[in-house]
Amino acid sequence: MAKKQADLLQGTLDLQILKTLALGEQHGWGIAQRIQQTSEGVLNINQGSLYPALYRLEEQGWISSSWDVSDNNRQAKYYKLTRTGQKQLAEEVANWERLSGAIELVLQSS
Amino acid sequence: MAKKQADLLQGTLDLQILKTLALGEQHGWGIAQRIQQTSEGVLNINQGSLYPALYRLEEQGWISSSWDVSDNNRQAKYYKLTRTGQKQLAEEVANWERLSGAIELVLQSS
DNA sequence: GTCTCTCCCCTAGATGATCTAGGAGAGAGC
DNA sequence: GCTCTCTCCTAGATCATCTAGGGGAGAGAC
Repeated sequence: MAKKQADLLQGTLDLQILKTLALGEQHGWGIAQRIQQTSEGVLNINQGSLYPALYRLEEQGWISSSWDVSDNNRQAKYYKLTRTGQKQLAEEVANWERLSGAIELVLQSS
Repeated sequence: MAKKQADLLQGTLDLQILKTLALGEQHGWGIAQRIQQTSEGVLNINQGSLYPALYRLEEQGWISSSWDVSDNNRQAKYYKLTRTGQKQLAEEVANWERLSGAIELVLQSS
């Protein structure tokens, strides 16, 4: 059985979402699209992962939501980063750098 | 509740173990020590994660084991990378580079 | 005016790696 | 004999993610 994407990088979804929202308000569908684009198609977010994650992040107070109308004239739930969310993002970015750096060290060891 | 290390990089443990064994035979305890050293103390492997992982990797045929005596004169189960394990390692390294690169793209987007 | 397509939301249940929180044997040094 | 460190191991819980759905509502085609 081939590994799934998230089996390898489980735990980075929150980071991706927070970062994406730092660029501006988005609705769930839009977040997934934007991540896919900026990652050049490598990161494909499953809706079954996305919505629970959004819920979780809102619960934590890192993002907040409001209903509005999308560019395509449809009802959409727009999320944006809160103050706390910005701090959280900074923390998660730092953590990512620390850990991915550590993995690189291991991979380069000989 | 602060995030645990592996919550952020779940799925990289196999990679770390395979890479470590690519440098030479090691027993479980030694693998954990070596990873901690090469990662400059950042990566601390929990024994409750390590042994299940070793079992899993052996099941897959990526590593093989044999009992021997350690430097400290104790019985220890030495693991080494198999042929298939080397291929798997190459694959996981490539995958890691692909995904961590994608995350970087997302983090650098604006 | 109805069909289909795309946009957009959501959920229940299963999966599976990892963590918690232990237990245990056996050299070595005192 | 006591304690320390080395070394192995496991059962059960946790929790993010995946699978595999469901549904409503514009918009364009015919």
